[in-house]
Amino acid sequence: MPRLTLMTHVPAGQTWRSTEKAKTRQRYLDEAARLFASRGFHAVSIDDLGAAVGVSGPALYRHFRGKEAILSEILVGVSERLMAGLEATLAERAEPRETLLGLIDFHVDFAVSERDVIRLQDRELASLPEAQNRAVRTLQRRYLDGWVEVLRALRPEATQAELRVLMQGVFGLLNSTAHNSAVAKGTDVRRILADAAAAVLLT
Amino acid sequence: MPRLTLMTHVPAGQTWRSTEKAKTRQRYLDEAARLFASRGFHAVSIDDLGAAVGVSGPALYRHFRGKEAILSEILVGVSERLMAGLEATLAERAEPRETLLGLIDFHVDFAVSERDVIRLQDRELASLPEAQNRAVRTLQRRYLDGWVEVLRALRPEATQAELRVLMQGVFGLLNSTAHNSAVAKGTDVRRILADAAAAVLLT
DNA sequence: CAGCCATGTTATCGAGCGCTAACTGAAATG
DNA sequence: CATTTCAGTTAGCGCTCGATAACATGGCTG
Repeated sequence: MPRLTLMTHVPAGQTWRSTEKAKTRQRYLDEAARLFASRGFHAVSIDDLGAAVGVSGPALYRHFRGKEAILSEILVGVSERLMAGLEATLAERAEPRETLLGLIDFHVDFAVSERDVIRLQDRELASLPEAQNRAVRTLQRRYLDGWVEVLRALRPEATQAELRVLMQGVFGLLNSTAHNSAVAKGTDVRRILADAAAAVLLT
Repeated sequence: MPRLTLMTHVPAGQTWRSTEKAKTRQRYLDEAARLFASRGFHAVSIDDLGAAVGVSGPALYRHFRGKEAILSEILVGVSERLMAGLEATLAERAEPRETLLGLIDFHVDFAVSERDVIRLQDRELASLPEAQNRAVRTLQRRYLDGWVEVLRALRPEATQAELRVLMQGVFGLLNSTAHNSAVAKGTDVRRILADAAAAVLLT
């Protein structure tokens, strides 16, 4: 998209073209998440991606090493942001019950506001090559174990394996919003899911 | 696989070949569920399917109209079996709380013993053509609404939309077992998930 | 402002896919 | 026992895909 006027403000240290490129790159990531989530990774072609972004086909290779690299960046990105949320909540050093409520709020907010990437995280893991697959799984496991560690304080009698199964279940509950396509507006999905998760973990 | 001896007992009204064919067909369905669940529908070729069954490639077309027809049969099949379980439980005409506990037990048994097909049901829905996609979604919705109807008696103040969101969440919880790859043996996954679901629905 | 460089374009390649065609051999049939 | 049926085989067609090559054009740089 060529520039038509010279009125655009260019941030210090960055050229107009570099900011345009960054925008295009981000649009690739957003559109890819949307398309991958609705059709599946293998059912989306690079021509589809280009069309969604507004360029055509192979322009992708000016921004990513390949189609797989986009998926990889999406999945690693969401895992890292979840980890960041976990650590931010843990850093508040509240008591276990409060911490869990904080984690639930954070996760349900994330799941509701970014349904596509949440859905991709477990659905398209197998589409990644071995190396990045392991990286994502490691991050996911660290995230889960962070929750388990908090939960441990409330259920000292449960084994680590039992708590992991329970937490995996709670994630399934919280992430379920990624599956319901249309919900009658006015329905407070966040509250319903957060209350249900709290009922499982805090009773 | 040609017959080597004549000692095989052939059930009345069926030829030896027809029973062999039925067995092969079932192996296709089983192996396809396993492969589709682990790699994704589009990442499994008909040669892969043939190799898993013990025949090669295009032999598939002696049993199914195509690769898609296998996925379709799997997904419609699981939805119908879930519906059958729902109706069997409802037919006992117990009170709401008992009915819900029965539904939870049925569903968690199903999810634990048939992880692959459960996983496929929401992961590969988009891989079906429009017609069968609609058929599966309709069955899934009837299943969900069956639960909702029972739950309604216990929560008369909640709206239909709220109960649907809640139930979708509980299914996410119960189906989460399809995602944990390895669980320390001796861990009673069924009980953990069933208790958690009961905590959500019956408190 | 002249030369460079980056972000696009279109054309094309090689590989793998689902599926069909033509054929084979053993079971089923009467 | 002669004939038909049918679950399997291999060869190959047509198509789509991801990726690359060669080229175009307009912003960036000295």
